[in-house]
Amino acid sequence: MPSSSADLPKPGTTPAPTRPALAEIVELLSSKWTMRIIWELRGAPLTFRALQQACGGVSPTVLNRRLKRLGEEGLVVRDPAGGYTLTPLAAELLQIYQPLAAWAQRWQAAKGAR
Amino acid sequence: MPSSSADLPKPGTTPAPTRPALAEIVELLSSKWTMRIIWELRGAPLTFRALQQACGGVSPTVLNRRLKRLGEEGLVVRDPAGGYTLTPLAAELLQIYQPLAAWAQRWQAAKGAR
DNA sequence: CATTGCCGCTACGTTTTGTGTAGCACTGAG
DNA sequence: CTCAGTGCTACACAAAACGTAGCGGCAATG
Repeated sequence: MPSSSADLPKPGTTPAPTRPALAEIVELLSSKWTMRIIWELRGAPLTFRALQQACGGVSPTVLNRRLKRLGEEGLVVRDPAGGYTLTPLAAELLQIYQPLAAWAQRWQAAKGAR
Repeated sequence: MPSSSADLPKPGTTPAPTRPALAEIVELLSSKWTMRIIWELRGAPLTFRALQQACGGVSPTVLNRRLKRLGEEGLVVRDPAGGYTLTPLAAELLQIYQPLAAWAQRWQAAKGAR
């Protein structure tokens, strides 16, 4: 038996404890550019404009909105030396995305095989 | 020394191999409701309407659009017994989100402590 | 055979979100 | 002073999502 979806919460009953936090982060990551911004800030702080370029010219309107939100959520802070940088918590989040990258490879391979 | 953001690709150089697949899945997951739909489909298939309700009354327009896309991407298929269900690949993706759920808890705790 | 009920959708007008370009106020260097 | 770089903000436009209404199909029921 394939062990997929084992010991995950039951679908019908929306299990209160783990959901709200997960729901909130999913909502946060579901707004455009959010994950990309975190991704581009890996390793070194970037200035507003540098970050904008790194994100392929995202509009400053949205960039600013995202940075505000990420700041409120404790994921991004102003760097003392100028620019923006990730908090340790955000860096952890980035680590989580490594398995996702591996999965993405398999996914793309599966797409090619269709 | 904190090991955050260790052995991740360098920021400036956008490392070609792993990026495109990751970029595509991030884009896919960055459209509203996508992850929620996958989440609600965990465990058991749901009908269009049931899924719509499970997602808190998302508009059928968007739901249909997402289901089409998820179908094309090989993550969701029609269930022989009616309704929609996840492919094994999508179930794996769901597994990846378990660390994310754990992270979300720590994140919320950190928010409370601010 | 008509009614009822559920199925997967589609149409359409409104609202929300993101885009793209321009430019402002501030600061430090020359 | 000028000049370049900083972090933004304004505004008009386009795209995406919302919410409600309802259509055609199909199976069970009276």
